Amino acid sequence: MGVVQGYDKYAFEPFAVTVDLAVLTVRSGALQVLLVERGQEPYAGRWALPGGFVRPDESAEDAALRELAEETGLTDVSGLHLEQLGTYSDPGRDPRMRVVSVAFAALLPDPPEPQGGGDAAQARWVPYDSAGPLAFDHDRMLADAHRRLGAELEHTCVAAAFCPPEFTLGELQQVYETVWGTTLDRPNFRRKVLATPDFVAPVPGAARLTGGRGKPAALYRSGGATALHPPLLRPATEGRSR
Amino acid sequence: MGVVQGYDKYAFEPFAVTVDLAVLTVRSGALQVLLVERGQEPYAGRWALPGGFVRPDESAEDAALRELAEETGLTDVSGLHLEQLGTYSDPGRDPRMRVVSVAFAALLPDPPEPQGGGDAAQARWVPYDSAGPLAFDHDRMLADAHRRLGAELEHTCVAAAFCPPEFTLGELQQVYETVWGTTLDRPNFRRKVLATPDFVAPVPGAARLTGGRGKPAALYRSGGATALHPPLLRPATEGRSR
DNA sequence: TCAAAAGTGTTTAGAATACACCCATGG
DNA sequence: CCATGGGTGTATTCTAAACACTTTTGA
Repeated sequence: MGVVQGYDKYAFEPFAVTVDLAVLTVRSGALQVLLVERGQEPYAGRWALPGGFVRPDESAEDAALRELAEETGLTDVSGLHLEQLGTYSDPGRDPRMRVVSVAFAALLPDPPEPQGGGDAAQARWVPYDSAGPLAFDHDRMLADAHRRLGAELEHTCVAAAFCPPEFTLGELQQVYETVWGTTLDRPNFRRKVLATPDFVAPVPGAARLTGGRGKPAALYRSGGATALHPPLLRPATEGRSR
Repeated sequence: MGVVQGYDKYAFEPFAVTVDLAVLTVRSGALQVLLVERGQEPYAGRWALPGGFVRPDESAEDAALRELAEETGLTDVSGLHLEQLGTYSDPGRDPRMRVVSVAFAALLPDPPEPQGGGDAAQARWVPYDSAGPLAFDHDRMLADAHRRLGAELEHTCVAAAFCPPEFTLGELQQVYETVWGTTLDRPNFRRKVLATPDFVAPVPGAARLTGGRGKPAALYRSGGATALHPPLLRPATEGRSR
């Protein structure tokens, strides 16, 4: 109910509330995650997701944006995709006290090199597959972020949030292939994307060479659509029903 | 990062952490939600989602299950679908102090009449459309629960969680129609459900009259599948891309 | 015998798939 | 002129949608 009996703020065992961010990007064809190395106990020297305390005057979303700016130097939030993943609240998840953490997933198009600041010894982009084991329950958070992201690619247009402002359809396709770990048929992918209104919008006349070789590819911008209907389903695998 | 500088638990402005539950059910063809009437200020006399404090030794999920049992008398959790919706953390969402609330969506198949207990003046099932305006930011939570639920029906098998242990395909279809606010073609719905492995399992020989009239319908149980692949998409409406 | 609800069949349109093929560019 | 990546066309297969029809029950 959100009811506090009485008004004594200190009547209860205090909870600390933090945010943790699974900041993901696609670089050189690989899914990468932003990690920081912890400088203090517990888990000193272990890698962890960036994050920090929610301040008394800000929401969890505000705190996540602030921490993101602090840890990555990213202050230009245009085109950034930030999304609440879930809240992790196991009583024993921090050995010192009761810490409830709101996890966020963030997607960056063209990430800056991070500088380790604050209580982090260093910060680095790490390939998703070689990340971990991480401090606290951050392995679970990261896995949840990946699973959620993969599902969202199917029925939203977030993939464009992984791409620079102007991108080729090949780059967009690589996002799908990287996150899903599959390959897609290029002609069909192309048709599907172009047939979805406002998924992408062509940049007239513009073209760019991608691999140094080959025909220059037309450039597109994000078209503003968020929903992808009908969805773009990943190829069925054994683990799923049907 | 989840790092506490030092170990003074009282060094920070304390946060209270609560859970709130959007408990939904389908009764007599209408989507209903469990509400409680608040007995105290603020919002005394207003309706709100049930919920309460997370205790020091339990996770938010544990707290949600406990509150659900306390408010509805539901202790048999078999077949219950409980799912974290998100965390609501606006600094001003509770006028007295900083309260961060983890919202859950819960689905009940055949709900008992609730008894108002604890600090609630009374508890009642209320049709979804006539719920609100609610206390705090509970209108938003409820709307988010509805939206999330509608989306989940498309690619999961949660609809069975709305139905009693043995149900007819007509009842299952009514869940979809009620939550989506649409009508579906019965033959096509039937084919789709039966073609999905382990969505439902027939109860051999059993049948039941539904509307007092008509041919008795065969009974099914939930088949254990969680994913629905390919999805069962709701009819496209104007508001969506494509 | 009629209304109501379950269940079956069939036709058609659309979407996804799997290819084969052509185009432009750098080496 | 070949390798590389972009872009187009098309036949096939699968799915979804629409709707006519039969079956079984209570009144």
